[in-house]
Amino acid sequence: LPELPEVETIRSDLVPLLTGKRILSVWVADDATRLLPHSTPELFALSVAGSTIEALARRGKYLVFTLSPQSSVLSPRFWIVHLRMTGRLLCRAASDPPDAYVRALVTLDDGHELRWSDLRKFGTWELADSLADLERKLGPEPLGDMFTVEDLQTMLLRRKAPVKAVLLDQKTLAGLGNIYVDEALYEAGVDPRRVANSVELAETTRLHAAIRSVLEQGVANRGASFSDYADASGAKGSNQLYVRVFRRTGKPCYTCGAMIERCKTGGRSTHFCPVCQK
DNA sequence: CGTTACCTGAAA
DNA sequence: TTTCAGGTAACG
Repeated sequence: LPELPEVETIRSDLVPLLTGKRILSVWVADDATRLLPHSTPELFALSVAGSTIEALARRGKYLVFTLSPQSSVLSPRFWIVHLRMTGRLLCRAASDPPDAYVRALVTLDDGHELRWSDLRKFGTWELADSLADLERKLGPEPLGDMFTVEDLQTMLLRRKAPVKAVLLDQKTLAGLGNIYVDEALYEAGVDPRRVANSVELAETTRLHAAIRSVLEQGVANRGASFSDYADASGAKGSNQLYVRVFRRTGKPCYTCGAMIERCKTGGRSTHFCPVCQK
């Protein structure tokens, strides 16, 4: 569900609610089998209880909580959250009505709690003393100054997979997923099935601008809620109303009127205009 | 490099 | 009953 714009919406909503708050306790359900791949509910709770949330950042599709240092030996600086397909981080008053599929709970010192809801149980929570491991698996931030046309061209020239598959690879760029890749390729007029190293500089230039613009639009519209995505208060985004190709199979292209087609590329459902995208 | 597995529920 | 879902890691 969540790609860069969705995760960024959650982050920016949570910052004023969580910064400076202390974690009192953590509960993890027995059936949250994959949530803590490198820990146990007991160890995790012991490690973060008593910490203060100093900051909340986003890196690609990851949320990164900076925790205050503790006197205890167990004192990781970072709590790294990935929502995968159906994860939600909901900030609620403890007295608010229950939410569906809540599999973990973080109690805060101001009467609020962070509820972790995850229908499909793919999401992960990890603790780390440094962000080096995270950085190793991620490319640049597509909305940052470090991401240039030249970077993108270099990354595309190195690969012979379909350009869509390369853009989905988080080592190429951190934060693009199936919605925004389809949207960016449409806006740039590039066929998603093209071999990446056949994309020419003029096309890469358009693609670079398109990636930024579709992500910025996504953030401005508070993310796309095609099915499961909800922000930290449980509300849906609106960007699903503004997409040009994603899940518009059989509908007319807004530019040329041709029918939007769907195919499989890089193992993912792919939407494109057969006329506008070359 | 492409395919599969991980889960659950909705839709075809 | 089968297929599909916005993600990623582990396969071959």
